[in-house]
Amino acid sequence: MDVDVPAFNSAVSNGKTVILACCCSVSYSGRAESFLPEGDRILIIKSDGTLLVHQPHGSAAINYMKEGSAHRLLQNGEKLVLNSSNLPLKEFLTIEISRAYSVQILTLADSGKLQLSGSERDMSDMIFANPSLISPDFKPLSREEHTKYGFIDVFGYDGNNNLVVVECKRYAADFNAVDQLLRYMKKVRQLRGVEKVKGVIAAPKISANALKMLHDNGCEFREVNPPKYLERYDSSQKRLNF
Amino acid sequence: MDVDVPAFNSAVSNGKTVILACCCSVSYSGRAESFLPEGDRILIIKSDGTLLVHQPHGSAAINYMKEGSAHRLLQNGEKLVLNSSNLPLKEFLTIEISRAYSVQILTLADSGKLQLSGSERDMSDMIFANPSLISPDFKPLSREEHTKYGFIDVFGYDGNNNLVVVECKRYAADFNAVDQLLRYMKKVRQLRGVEKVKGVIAAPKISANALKMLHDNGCEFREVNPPKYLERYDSSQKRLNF
DNA sequence: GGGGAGAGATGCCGC
DNA sequence: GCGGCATTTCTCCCC
Repeated sequence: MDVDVPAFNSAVSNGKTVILACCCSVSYSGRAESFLPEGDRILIIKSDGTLLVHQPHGSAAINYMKEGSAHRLLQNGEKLVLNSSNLPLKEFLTIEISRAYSVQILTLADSGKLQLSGSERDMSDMIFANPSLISPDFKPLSREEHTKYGFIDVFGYDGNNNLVVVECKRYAADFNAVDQLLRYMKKVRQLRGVEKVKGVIAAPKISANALKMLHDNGCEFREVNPPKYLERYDSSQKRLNF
Repeated sequence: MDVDVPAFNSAVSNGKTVILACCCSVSYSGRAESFLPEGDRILIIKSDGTLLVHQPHGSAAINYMKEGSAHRLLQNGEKLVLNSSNLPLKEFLTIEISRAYSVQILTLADSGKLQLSGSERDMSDMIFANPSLISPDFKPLSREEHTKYGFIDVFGYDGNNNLVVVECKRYAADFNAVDQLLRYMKKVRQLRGVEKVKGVIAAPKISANALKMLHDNGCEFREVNPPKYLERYDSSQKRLNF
């Protein structure tokens, strides 16, 4: 099919959403560089200047340009060429289009915000409200501490007034999670001038290697699953437990 | 506009790519749970069963289902409902469509593989070939060591036969990068039974806090940029330097 | 705008 | 499949 080049550029300039299915190759230069040989793809240009190149498989875009990019479609002999640039980010992308399959120009309005349940923040809230998930004598002081101590998920005392640092992970805890916990513990020891600080990782599971590293450093693991409020509601048909 | 429901389902079943622009709300339940209120979105169902929900802004899909998911469109009174499920992953998604703007059914063929330059792997290759980027006396032994020593980017000796561990980052090095380096150094000390192991982070830049942590642990920073082969070629119009 | 960290991260590779 | 880790990560939040 033929593409109406002026109409395409006008739509992009006027903040419409444009979807183009085509056979194309893609060159990118910016933070890195890449070349994608010819094949069938879906191109999406959004009203905020985002460009996405999707192959007919996979979840992630194979090429893209970020919000605020400028785009211009040109006729170049037999082929169409879409040039995209983001000058502040020094990123450039060129798409050589050998065949166009379909074009859609849309005016879309959407101010919807995603409501999400089951995040790491929800886990730390749950632990703060139910400290026995960590230990019978755990007394939480704060959660999501974004101050001098770093980004500690839950922070408190045990029954002997020892400081306790809790790091939550909504998925399997790995080396990185243990590193984070140890780093926060070290900072707390330095800033509070105390020797004994307890460390706990709260997560649904932990890899065997990470668990060994955790125990080698005198820390503990507690199996905790991220709360799913909607699921609780659906399964019980009652009000939420917390 | 009206959607031909049987044709839609038939296209999805037969591995075609389907693009639907519509006003809809989205409910998800699986690894977490979410609800997205009504608004204009683009839905893409790919031949591998991937489903993407894109708002008219932003790079990332706001909701999605992974490869291998099953999809079925139903007429429910005035509304259309798209149910998606991935039984192995126990994930479920429901889209309530109040208005459809456009439908595209496409047969796409694409086997193109992305060629990328400027990755962390390219950095470690470059350092292996140009060890003076780390220091005049650096003698690299191996790169991308995926064995008992861990995933060390570049590993070698200095002029005094001290072991040297190099961790590369293609972007700004942060706390996480320093944690990784220290973890690898510790493992090398344990496994080789030596005390003195040098640590170097090679990256374009490093945050001030991470640099302090690096120096506090007796390690060093080397400013190294990821190689961009295409850019070199373009700017010099000669063959590559390495 | 940079720093720091989560994400329903995704994708890749190795075991 | 899991583990470990990079990513043109993206996104959010706070300074």
